[in-house]
Formats: sequence, C-alpha cells, structure tokens
Amino acid sequence: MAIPLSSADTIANGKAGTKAQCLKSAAEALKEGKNVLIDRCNLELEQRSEFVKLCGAQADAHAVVLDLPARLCISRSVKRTGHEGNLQGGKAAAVVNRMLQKKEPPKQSEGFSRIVFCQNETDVRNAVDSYSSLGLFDSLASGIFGQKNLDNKVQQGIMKFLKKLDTVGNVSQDTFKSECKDLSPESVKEKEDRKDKQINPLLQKPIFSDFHCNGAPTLAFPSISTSDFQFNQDKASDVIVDAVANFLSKDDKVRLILVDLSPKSNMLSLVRFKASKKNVDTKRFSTYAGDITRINTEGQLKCNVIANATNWRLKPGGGGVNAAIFGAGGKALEIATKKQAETISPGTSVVVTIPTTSPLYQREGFTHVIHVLGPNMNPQRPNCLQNDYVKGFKILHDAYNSLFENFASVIRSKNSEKEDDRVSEGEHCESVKISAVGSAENQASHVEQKIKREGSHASDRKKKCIPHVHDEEEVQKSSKTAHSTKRSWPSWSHALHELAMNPEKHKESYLEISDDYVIVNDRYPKAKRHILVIARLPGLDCLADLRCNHLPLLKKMHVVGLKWAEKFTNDDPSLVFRLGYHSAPSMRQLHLHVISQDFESSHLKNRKHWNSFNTLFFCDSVDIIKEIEANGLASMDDYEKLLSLELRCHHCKSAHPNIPRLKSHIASCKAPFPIQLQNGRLVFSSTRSSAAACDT
DNA sequence: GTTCTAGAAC
DNA sequence: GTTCTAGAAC
Repeated sequence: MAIPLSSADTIANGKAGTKAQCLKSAAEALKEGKNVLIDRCNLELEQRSEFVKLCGAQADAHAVVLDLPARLCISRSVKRTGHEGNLQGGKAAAVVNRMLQKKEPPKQSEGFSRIVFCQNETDVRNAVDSYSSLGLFDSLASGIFGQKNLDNKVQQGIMKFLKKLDTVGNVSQDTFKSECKDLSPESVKEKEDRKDKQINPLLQKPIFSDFHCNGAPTLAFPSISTSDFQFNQDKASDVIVDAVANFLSKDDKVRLILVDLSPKSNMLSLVRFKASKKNVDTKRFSTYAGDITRINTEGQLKCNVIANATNWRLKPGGGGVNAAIFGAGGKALEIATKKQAETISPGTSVVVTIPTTSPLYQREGFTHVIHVLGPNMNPQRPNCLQNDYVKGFKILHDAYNSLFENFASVIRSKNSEKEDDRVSEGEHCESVKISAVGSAENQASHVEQKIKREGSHASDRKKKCIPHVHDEEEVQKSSKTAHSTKRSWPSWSHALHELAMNPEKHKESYLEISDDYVIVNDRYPKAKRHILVIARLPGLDCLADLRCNHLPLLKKMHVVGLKWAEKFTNDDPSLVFRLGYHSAPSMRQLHLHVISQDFESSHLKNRKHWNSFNTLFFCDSVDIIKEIEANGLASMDDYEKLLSLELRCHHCKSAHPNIPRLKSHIASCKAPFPIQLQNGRLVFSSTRSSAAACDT
C-alpha cells in the first residue's frame, strides 16, 4: 500500500506548497488507485470539503484528528523551529489561537466514514499503528472514535500567555490584533456564521463518542420510516433519542447503534447532536455509517441483533435496508420470517431467529433480526398517514419501543438458554414474547394477566374442552389442521374488509373506531346483542393468518370487545356474552364476534348458524391469544364437519331435530352453562357474575 | 297440506 | 354472509 504524503507544507520540493497543488497531487494519486494521506490543519469544514470531495464514490474518507489541548498546541508552535511555513514563535501562538477559535471538529455528515480523535501521544500511536498495519484488502471500521465531550477550543488565559510573549517574542498586542484582522478578511462573515451556529444547533459539533462493544448485547438498528416512508427526519430523531434514552435507563447492560449507509447521513448527525444534548451515555449508544449487514465484519462492532425497517408484508426487496437485509439473509431468512409472521402492523416488530445457514449468522454472527414497521408518510405506500404527525409520532414511538423491548426479550431468552441451544433453520418460531405497544397496552396486559390467572393454557384448549358429543370428539381427532394457505374470497365476502380499509366512507355504519379496529353491529345478528370488532390491518383475513406479531392487536380487540359486552350487560344484566372468532369465516377481514348467549334472533335460521357459534368452530378469543403465545399460530378444526353436526342446546347439551325445536328449547332451558365455558370465556353482568359462578 | 333443509346463486 | 327454492320430511 502506497501512502504518498501530500502535505501542503512540503509538496513543492521541500518548500511551502499551495492548497491547489496539494489537491492536484492527491487527485492524481487517487486516480492511480493509491491511498492518500493529507497532512493539513483543515480546522474548518469548508477547508476540508474540497479534499473530501476528491474521494467521490470510489474512496473512503477518513479523518484522524489531532485533538490536542489548546495549551499544548500553542506551546509546541511557539517552541518549534524551522517550520516550512515560517510559523513559529509568538506569531505562531497568535495564529494557532485564531485557528483554534475557528475549529470545527469533523463530522460524518461531511463525508467521512471514519473519524478518530487523538487526545494524546498514545492515541496518535494507536492511530498510526492501525493504518500502518492494514493489509491490501483490509479496511477499518466506520464510525467516530475517541471523541471527548469538551469544547475547549481556546486555551483559557491565552491573553495572559500572549502578554508574556510580547516581551519574549516581540509580538505586540497591536500586532496580534492586526494580524488577526489581516488573516481574517471574512471575520464579519465568520461572526455571522458563528451566530448562525448558535441559532442552529445542527451546525454545532456532534456528540463525542467513546463507544466500545465490551461484549455487551448490542443491537444495530436503522432509522425507521425516515427513508422511503418519508417521516420528517428532525421529528424522527427526537423519537429515536427519547426511545434510546428511555431504554438505556431501564437496562444498564445493553448497547445500541444507529446505522445509516451514508456517511453523509443527516439522521446520524441529528441523532448524535440530540443525544449529546440529552446526555445519552456515549459508551452505550453510538452511530455507525456503513452497511448494517456487514457491521461486524467491516465495522468490528460485535452486534448480536440487527433491526430491519421492513414493509407490512415482510417481503424482501423494495430497496433500502429491507432489501439489503433480506438480500444478505438469503432464502433461509425469508422462510424463517414467513414462518413467524405474514404481515406486521405499523408500530410493532417481529423477532426472527436467524437460521444457521444464513450468511447473516455465518458471516456476521447475528442471532436475530427484528423486523420493524414504522409509520408511513409516503402517499405512494400503503397506510399513508397523510402528514398526521400526531399519529405518526405515536406509531414511531411504538415501533422503537417494540423494537427495544423485543431486543430485551431476546437477551432474556438467550440468557436463560444454553449457548448451543440455537434454533436451526426451519424449526419452530422463536418463543420470544412480542411486546404489546400503544395506548391499549396497559389494558392488554391486564387481559394477559387475567388469562394467566385463569389458568388453562392455549395448547390445552382442546384437551380441556372435553366435548359432550362423541361425534364432535371424533371430528376433532380426525381433522385438526391449520389453514395456513391463502384462500380466495368470493365477491360477496368483502364487506367487512371494505369497511375496515375505508371507514371514512361508512361513517354511519360503525359504533366505534380506532387505528386498530372498527366496531359494527352485525347486520344479521344471531342474538339479542351481536357486534363485530373488525381488525383494520391489511392482509389479516382470518385466524389462519395470525402470528405472534398480532398478539398486541388481538389483545386490543379483546379488551374493546369486553368493554362493549360489559356495557351491554350493564344495560341488561340477563345477558351473557362470549367473545370469539369463526375458525373459517365467510367474510374476509379478521373479526371478533361479541355475541349474547340467548340466540334470540329471527336471523338465526339454520344448522350452520347454530353450530358456528356452538361448536369448536367458534374459537374463544382468550384461547386464540393463549394458543398464539404458545405455538405462534392457531390450529383449527375441520370446520365443515363441525357445521353439520347435530343441533344441541348450549346449556344442557340435549339434541334437537331442527332449528325451531331447538330455539323453543333454549328459550326455556334453565340448565347452567357447561363448565367448559367457564374460565373467562363467558362474560356476565358484574351484578350477577358471582351468582353465576356459584351455578357451576 | 305445511315445515324444514340444503344446495345454488349472488 | 343472505336469498331462493326444490324437494324431503312430516
């Protein structure tokens, strides 16, 4: 490796060279494929910019900054002799001091992929060593190293120092003043610039970073939504810094790295600046400019987990980070992702264990990818928020919180596993719990607690629900299947989907709406009270589409379904409700039935109607949630056979020859509900729930 | 004769 | 999902 010294000081045959000569010489050397070292003060951004420009796309620009104390710089410049530029003695002190006043530490946003600050001799030696030991194909990590959070541009008491020099170096105070003036023809402009910098903090220097990966679990993550989804970068940087600070305050052992491909990334600069203002620990949070899929081999940063800014279908391609990560992860990652989730909601994330055959595991050593979906402000992409930054902020916050919580979950689960317990390609989905996010989180976690308190595990649902009918038991044994393949939907089955996707066109139709669901009265109620909580997530048509990442949504739907059931039972304490899903619905778009158990309705006309609510065709919401938590997806019984079963009373289980006879029976049946419907599956009026519990 | 089911059509 | 209706069941 040839490193010609293109110093402006020595370029002209040992005489002082010009900047133009230096630039010319450097450009030629780069053209020849050589590595070029510019040894120049370059204290200001403008001075450096022309050298950085030379690199273009074909060469990396690094900066090694001799960030020595002002006192030392001045002392050395005063003492030195024989300087090529004749800058020594008292004159040197004045010039150095002037220069230091204008010092603008280099930033990655200028185009440097790697910046190393040397504060002392050891740092300088290390920097020299790291460059001199590079092999032909070696490279050094991108990022900022060794920067300290001090802003002592000028030595304190310098005037006192210079006064002393007046006598020693024969430089008068006036000379100093006039020299400063002479050397600063643009001093007015500079003053304005400095003023601007005070007003615009983004032009001030970035935070200092001394980030080191000391074996702590480390997550590398891209900025979510600020690229293709066009989320305002300034606003997004606030969210990132908030979420990072919050997460780091909760867990003192983890490290986070924000990654952007471009060294000129505005996001990295914004985040660094805001993190510094917020005093975020730079040992635990850093930024990295480079390829996230090669951050370990190229950046030597020892990340365990990487995040991906994905699309709602979790599909490879598209561009940006998503394309890069799926591209680098290979088919194995694609399959593993598909197994974990088919779609993802904005503001949530999905953890995928990286298969051992994936290059991301083999080459980089990453163990997990966490796919994250943020808010979209791009009208060309689905679910555009149309500049609604109130929603946007919330969703972006949710997205980062979900990402960090899932990262914490990965660490927890890894800590509890043995190192060699890795899940190999094609095996079951990671049992990491997906965090619930958003405003219903607290309520949802209450549901979770309730489910836990009430005991039975989802995978035991079929075992504990011992059927009373032998036929049903046989149906169960013979035909438990997960209908995971996408079905085609007939023309008449899209009404709920249309409502969920375009609720603004159907304002008169719904009872309640949120970002996650819309609630309507069933058009053909099969009981006195029968409403539907319809999920609004695109691509979520039925139970077979559910994966771990839908748990927060399912819990929110359950919570709001409960709320309505409770409202109805307050109005009429005789009502009892069940909340559940049809295992094979006729209408597309996942919808939760909240239905009173009287089944007193002229719309309940046939066997199919009855059995769809009174056999295992009807899946209780609590069971679905538990089953997905346990297995990652919901298994379902053969719905066709279940729907043609005999008609049995849902209280006493007596059989009846036809619907009219059944209906007349249930109108007078006084038997309690069977034990299988207890454990949280029935919702009673609060005034009679204790009495109902005694019934059983 | 009426009641009810089940399959086709939408 | 519903509606319609032929035909089975009574």
